[in-house]
Amino acid sequence: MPELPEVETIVRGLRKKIVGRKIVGVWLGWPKLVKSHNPAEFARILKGKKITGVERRGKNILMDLSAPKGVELKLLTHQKMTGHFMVGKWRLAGDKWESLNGGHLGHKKNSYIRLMLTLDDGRGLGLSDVRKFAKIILGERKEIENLPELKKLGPEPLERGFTFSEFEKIAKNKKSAAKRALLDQNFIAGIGNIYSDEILWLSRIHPLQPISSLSKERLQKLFKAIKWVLQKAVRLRGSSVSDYRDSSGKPGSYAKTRFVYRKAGEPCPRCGAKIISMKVGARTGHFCGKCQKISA
DNA sequence: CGATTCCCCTGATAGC
DNA sequence: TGCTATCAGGGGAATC
Repeated sequence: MPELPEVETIVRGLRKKIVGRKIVGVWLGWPKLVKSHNPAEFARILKGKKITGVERRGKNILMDLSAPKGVELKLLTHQKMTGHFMVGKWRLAGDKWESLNGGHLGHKKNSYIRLMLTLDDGRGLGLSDVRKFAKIILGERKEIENLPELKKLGPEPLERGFTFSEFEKIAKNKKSAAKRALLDQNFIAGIGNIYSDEILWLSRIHPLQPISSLSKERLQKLFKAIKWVLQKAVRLRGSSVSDYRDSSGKPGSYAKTRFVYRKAGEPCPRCGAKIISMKVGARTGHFCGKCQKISA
């Protein structure tokens, strides 16, 4: 499940591999993936365009496209749960793409490639997505930048401009419980279920603790934990708890040293008490019942 | 306004 | 063995 660190890792990989490349072919195996155009239009527009940049905003990937005399376009991708881009050499075998360099998750054939953009260097940019939750929107630069899914996003937690005073301001006005707030993309962008559990454990905050009730001192701890956990995860190239892989097919290593995520029943790395799992809204949260207590 | 539920999907796993 | 039920989960929309 790509969150900020996984998306950042993919974006950095893509920047090296595909910026400057021209799209020469478009194969769309799951038409519903593209929300903005029908498959024929989508392919017609993309063909011949040059990829001039790749950026991340929250968990979204934005690719800049330009044609010799055309308007500048942007391609927005949200990978949701199981989506990830893979760059490599590919061969179409029937209706399945076969990787010619390494395969994917132990299989040579990747049955889950939903989109393949073939590039002018003979490689291909594939989007693999088991559960078909990913989405793509293509449009003019301004149009994409003004989409509510980007406009409404909260601050980028790893940016220098995201300071404690800004965090304090938004946290004081936030009514919801800590776990819910961290998962809210319009509160802070990029945090998902893995890192919200990890951040709360590190700052010793109970998932249901109302965030606005935290003292300045505890809010500072939380703020530091957000930066620390996300930075560490970016350094370790993300978490591969299930099927996340980077754009070269390599797993991330954060999961090996994680504290609590999906560790119900195991001892807390800090105090040894059993880690508990609990539903928080529609998500499963994991935390230590002993060192993450709700306070008044 | 916030909280909850449904929906989109498929693979893994548990239960029979 | 093989079937079915359940769950996982990002996030937007509809609903309470």
